[in-house]
Amino acid sequence: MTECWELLFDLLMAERARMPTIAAEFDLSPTQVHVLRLLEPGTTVPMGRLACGLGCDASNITGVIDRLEARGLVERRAGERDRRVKVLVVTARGLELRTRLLSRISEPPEPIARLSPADQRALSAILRRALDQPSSTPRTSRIS
Amino acid sequence: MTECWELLFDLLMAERARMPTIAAEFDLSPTQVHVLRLLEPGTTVPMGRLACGLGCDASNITGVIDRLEARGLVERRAGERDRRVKVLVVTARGLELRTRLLSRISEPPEPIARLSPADQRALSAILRRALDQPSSTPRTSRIS
DNA sequence: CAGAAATAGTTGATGTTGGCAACTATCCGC
DNA sequence: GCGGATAGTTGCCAACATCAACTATTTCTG
Repeated sequence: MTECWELLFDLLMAERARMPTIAAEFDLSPTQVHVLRLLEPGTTVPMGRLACGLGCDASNITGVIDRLEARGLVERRAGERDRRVKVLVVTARGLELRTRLLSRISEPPEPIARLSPADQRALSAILRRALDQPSSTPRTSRIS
Repeated sequence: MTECWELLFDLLMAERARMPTIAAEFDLSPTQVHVLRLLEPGTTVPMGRLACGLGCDASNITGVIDRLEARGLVERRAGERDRRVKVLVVTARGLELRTRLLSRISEPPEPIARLSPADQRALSAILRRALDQPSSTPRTSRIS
């Protein structure tokens, strides 16, 4: 039964343009949005973990953070225990933007918003079951 | 009730690395995969419609198609009614690859595959309701 | 019908992201 | 301490993304 995945995939593709659009509203790239999303306030994230979370090579992160840092949204700090690592924290400005960003992202797109309340509840319940269970193979990252 | 969209978004993000990985298996870029997916066999698609489907500027398509054509997966033909447009068709080679590609893509990822058959059925039903209804605002594209 | 306006696709410039290999600085185990 | 692993950076190059300008064609309008 691959049907439900195919439907999900269709939904995904139909909403594919959403992220770049939202990112552009905040003058960010999609990758930068993803980074900000992963940088939960009050926590510090080493760059390597970010690379895992984004599923891309560590060398890309450097440039992405460079640009975010240049805009004063993020800060690099030396790791305490290990001076090789550099941990990231959101600045006050970054946090403010992040908050607006996340609230914008969480607006459900039309196909979902249109569902009946009952369907929405059922969908939430199913997705929670899909996501909550620990994976058998350790996932690429478990942020935070 | 934005919760179910947030869950869906989490699932989406968790599977974000899937497409680039699959694309790489076929020596394609994610964008090229998307293009091949939109080129249903037996139909011809003008390049402009592809730009809509990908949600990007028309000028990008030129290069993407250039590379696909160079590999003999796709062919440009002059439009019949309007000689400005160039329509695309998959070649025999492209069709063969497309078939393998789509079957690979349709393998459900772990979180979905793990759902109980009942949940899968319920999910399919809900998603069908979400997708089937015609949109109130004309969508960016209506492929085919 | 002729000329203006619109449209499809391409090209060129520029910036961001993607991977890979090489490099530096630091840590860990023996 | 010395050798091997590890975190991040840098350089190189390919792919995509946008935008503006250009060509060829169509379509609208006077």
